Amino acid sequence: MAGRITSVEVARRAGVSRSAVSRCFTPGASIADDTRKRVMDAAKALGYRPNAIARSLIAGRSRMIAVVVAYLENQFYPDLLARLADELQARGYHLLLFTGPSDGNSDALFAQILAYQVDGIVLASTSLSSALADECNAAGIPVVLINRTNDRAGVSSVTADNRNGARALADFLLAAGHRRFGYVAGSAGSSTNQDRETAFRERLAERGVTEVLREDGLYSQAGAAEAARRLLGRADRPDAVFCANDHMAIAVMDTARHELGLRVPEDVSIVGYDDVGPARWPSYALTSVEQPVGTMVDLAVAALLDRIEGREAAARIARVPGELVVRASARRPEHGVVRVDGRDVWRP
Amino acid sequence: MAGRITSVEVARRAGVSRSAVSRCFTPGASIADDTRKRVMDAAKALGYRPNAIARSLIAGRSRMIAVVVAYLENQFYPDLLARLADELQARGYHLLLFTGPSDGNSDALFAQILAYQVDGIVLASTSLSSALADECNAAGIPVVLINRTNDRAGVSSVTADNRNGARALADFLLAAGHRRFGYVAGSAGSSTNQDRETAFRERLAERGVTEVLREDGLYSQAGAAEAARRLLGRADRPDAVFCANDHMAIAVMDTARHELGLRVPEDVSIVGYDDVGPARWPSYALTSVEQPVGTMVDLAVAALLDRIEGREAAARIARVPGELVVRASARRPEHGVVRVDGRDVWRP
DNA sequence: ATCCTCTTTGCACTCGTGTGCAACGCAGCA
DNA sequence: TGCTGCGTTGCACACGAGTGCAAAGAGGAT
Repeated sequence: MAGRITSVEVARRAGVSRSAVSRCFTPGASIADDTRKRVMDAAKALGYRPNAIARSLIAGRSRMIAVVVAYLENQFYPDLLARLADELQARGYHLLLFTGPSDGNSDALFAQILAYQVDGIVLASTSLSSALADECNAAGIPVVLINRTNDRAGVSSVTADNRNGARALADFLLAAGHRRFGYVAGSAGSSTNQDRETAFRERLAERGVTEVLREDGLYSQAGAAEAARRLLGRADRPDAVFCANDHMAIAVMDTARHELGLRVPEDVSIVGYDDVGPARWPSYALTSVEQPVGTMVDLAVAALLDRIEGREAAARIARVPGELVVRASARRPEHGVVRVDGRDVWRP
Repeated sequence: MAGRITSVEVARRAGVSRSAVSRCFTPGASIADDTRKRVMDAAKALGYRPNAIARSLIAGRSRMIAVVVAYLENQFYPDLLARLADELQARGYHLLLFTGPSDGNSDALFAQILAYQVDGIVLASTSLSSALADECNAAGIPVVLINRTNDRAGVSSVTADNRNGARALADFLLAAGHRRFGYVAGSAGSSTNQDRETAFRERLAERGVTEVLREDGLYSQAGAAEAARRLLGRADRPDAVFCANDHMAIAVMDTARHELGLRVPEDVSIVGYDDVGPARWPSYALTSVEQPVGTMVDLAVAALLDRIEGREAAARIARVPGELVVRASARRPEHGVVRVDGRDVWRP
């Protein structure tokens, strides 16, 4: 407000037409060097900035990407968000943030996203990923899911290689001599949770262990603490627990130690998934399969921008491998752990 | 793309003019009931959504708020961000996220923010808060700082009542019998850090303690761990350490316990500020002054929207009090701790 | 039946910028 | 000198919606 400067003022001051001003700010447009200089001088003197809103309107592209997240208390998501913002900013895009609706009403959210004419959408693990992804895809806006997949055609996704990660954890725990297993699950609808659980069970079954006790943690710490009480409070409690993510694993460890009086890993081994910051804190020293945030973001952004900018029309499904990082929250097998780049990792 | 539906199509299908369509989506506009119904039916049938970009252009207001954050690994900020997003969404605004530039170049950031014609700006603890705030304010865009203040006129801010919180911590530690104090500082330029440190020292001095050992933690966990090594490694180490925030306090606790072999709180009491999620985890049980995120966000949003929507032109400076929450990371005074709403708090 | 009032509607202009098209100027060449 | 061609420039239209103004219509009072 208060006298915004438009290209008209700049044009007048530089003694050229408004078109010339526009061309100065359009890469690749035809403009003489000295004209450009005159315009740029006038623009600087007046403090002119092209209006991105007007530009979006005419260009039909807003250079904004909608990002929908939930669970921001799980440190994996802030990390993801920070890298996403950096990466998009570096490529000249901007991040419109939406939080997953607590009221489960995706329609209002969808309407807002569409109204802003975003060029693409990143969905990071909200309970309504699938529905939203389908709607947006149907509306012709490129979508990429992070940390979720979706069977529908046309929707890109980037996840960790959850199946192989969970298999590695199974092997790791078996190698340490464990035989009684527990699993603390995330939300049942989450494909990531399903992949991790199924592969973990399958691998154990392949090696002769068919029973795995299961409790729901629902991706929350309160839920995980409850699960830990049920799982570890029983007489025939498991001696190894795989939690669907680190966020829950931390709550499970705290409950085991401070509430149930168990020693970790002497009484029970606990492993997680994600390798988030707190997993590295010495109080937890959580053994966990890393989910490489940087790589995942790079792939997601590439998949999205390749479609937006017309380089590739097809949806892309990426699965990113991660190391099993060995720390002190689980019994350590005698063989198979090697030191790489300052970390102990499982390489059987 | 692919045949976006505009108000023209809706108007044609409903057999009215484009103006009528516009008025249907403008609250308070004059429109007959049955016309509205015909238009709404047509809009629904075609899947029409008003284009927020075009609307912003003509209205001169984008209903977008730029939010600049850094330090997303400190859980306080994800919490803040989540509430901010919810609150803004609920009021019909949208959040354009920017991460503080690592290259210290605020000009590029400033240009991008201005280009998008945001209606307001929230600056949450970036190193360049002051410069950016002044520029935006000069450009006529309402600004509110969270967790920082700025002496300049015209800039609103919301902080905790850092001075009183720090004084309470001083009293609390003195009451527990401590006499040798250490302080792990945040970034020197941060007003929050200055307020906390100054008030802590002043209160101790009032009560006869003039020496406080000081180390820089720079708001990072690596920096705090280094500070802890220097501070607690010396022979005459302090027996009580106040860390400028919880994020650093956690690193200091871990370093003390797992690296230096100290017992907390028997050998050293550690207190922080913010009362973030991890402070409540039993492994830390950090005594800390809460920074009430919900209240702070509410005040910040109110201050911003009151200016944007013209209800109030003046900048507003808010200081929010918070409880000193007593847990197990610091020695507990014999008197003064009471139980309120399921928490132990310091009420001398 | 006439006049007045109030509601509803459409016309036309506006927001700030991108861009196709045609005109212009200048240089090079025959 | 006259023609061709290329690089520059301005005109005018477009993007999609909000809104003041005046005309049209409905309804009531006289």
